[in-house]
Amino acid sequence: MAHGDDKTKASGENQPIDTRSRILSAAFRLFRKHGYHGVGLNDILAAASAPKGSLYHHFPGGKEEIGVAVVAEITRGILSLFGASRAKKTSTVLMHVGEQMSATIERTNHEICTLFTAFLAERSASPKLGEAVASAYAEMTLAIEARLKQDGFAARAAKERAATVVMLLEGGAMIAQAQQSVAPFSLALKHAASLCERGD
Amino acid sequence: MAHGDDKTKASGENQPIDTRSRILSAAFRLFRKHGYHGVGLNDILAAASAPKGSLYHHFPGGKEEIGVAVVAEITRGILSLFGASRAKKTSTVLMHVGEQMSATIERTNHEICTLFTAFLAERSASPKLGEAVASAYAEMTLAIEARLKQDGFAARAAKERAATVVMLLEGGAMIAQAQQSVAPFSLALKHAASLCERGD
DNA sequence: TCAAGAATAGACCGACCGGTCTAGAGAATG
DNA sequence: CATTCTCTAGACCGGTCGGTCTATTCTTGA
Repeated sequence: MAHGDDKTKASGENQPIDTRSRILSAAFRLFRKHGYHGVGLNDILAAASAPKGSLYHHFPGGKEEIGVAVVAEITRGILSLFGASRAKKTSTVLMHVGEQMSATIERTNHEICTLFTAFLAERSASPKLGEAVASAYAEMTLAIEARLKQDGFAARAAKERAATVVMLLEGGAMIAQAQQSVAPFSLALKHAASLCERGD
Repeated sequence: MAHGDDKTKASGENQPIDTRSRILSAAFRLFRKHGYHGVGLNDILAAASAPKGSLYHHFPGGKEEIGVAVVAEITRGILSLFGASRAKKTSTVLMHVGEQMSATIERTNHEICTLFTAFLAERSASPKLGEAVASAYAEMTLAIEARLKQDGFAARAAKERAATVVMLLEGGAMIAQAQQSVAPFSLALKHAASLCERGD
């Protein structure tokens, strides 16, 4: 800790991205595609063009810590989408978030939402991972719930509808991946958005 | 093929279950809990009290064939639930199916629906598994869709609602597993059942 | 009783797993 | 320049993976 904590990006922050970030985004891509156990550290390292030493330097907790970090980053991204544009109606924001997800689904050849669910399966072997996913779901639900209350929904209705929306999105992404088509996700999204309208 | 095909259960079909069945149900339990990669052949073998030779005798295709067989069996079970009692309304049958699933979710300490989704993640490495899950979803959706049409829904509405129901159930089971509670699944089930009522 | 196939049994294999460890390159401090 | 610390680099490890292979036992029909 000789120098400050803005460190690493000291000399040139344009192209040669931080090794840590490279590892993280490589892990994200691979986990999304093959699940947790389906990806080896060597796969991540190869994709990130980094040696094993760097990995354990940046993530002393190893694979598990990488997984948790990936979940945290995804969650942060989604929450920021929901946090922005407070003025608009929730259903509008939801459609916007959904379109982003749809685009990702198509761009990644319908391989996207295995990540959370795959991590959930690790809960018994690696509690931290499972809990990271569980709290990610919880945070997202709470964010939607808060918006719905703000839109005028009663407390109970807001809670239930928020939960249903998350389930629909999750289930929709799953079926979309199975059918190799965004259509199911779009359907789920439409239904979810209508749930966020007053008077159903 | 010297003797007929009812074979194996020849001498006593009460307690000492067929080795193949033992392997299958052990695999089911373990896959459900730990996902596909999370379970080793040795785990399955130990749980089934069977040697490796038996496994490759009954499942020459190895782990992948076991996975496909498990998916097929689950699908068969669910479809038979939907097939039975054609007289009743779809929403009634759905509630019944859902209650069975709820019971399983509670009995297994909220570890149930990772199976399909975990297998889906194997699609790139093992297409057969992914396709088995994909067609399982498709079959279930078709079964519900057929019932809804029979209940008087228009073709398009039946198709969309059936798809939404499957998504809700899948998403609900996922969140239930994450929150370690059946409540989310029950909520999804309620919502799904109401989707199967005429006039929403 | 005996031959033949089904089924069981488990030693064994190379590949790969996640993780550890030592060594060196590079930048910042005195 | 020497020191110190961050970060990179990759050889290496024991363990486990899915899968193969060679017996041996059980069952069955002639």
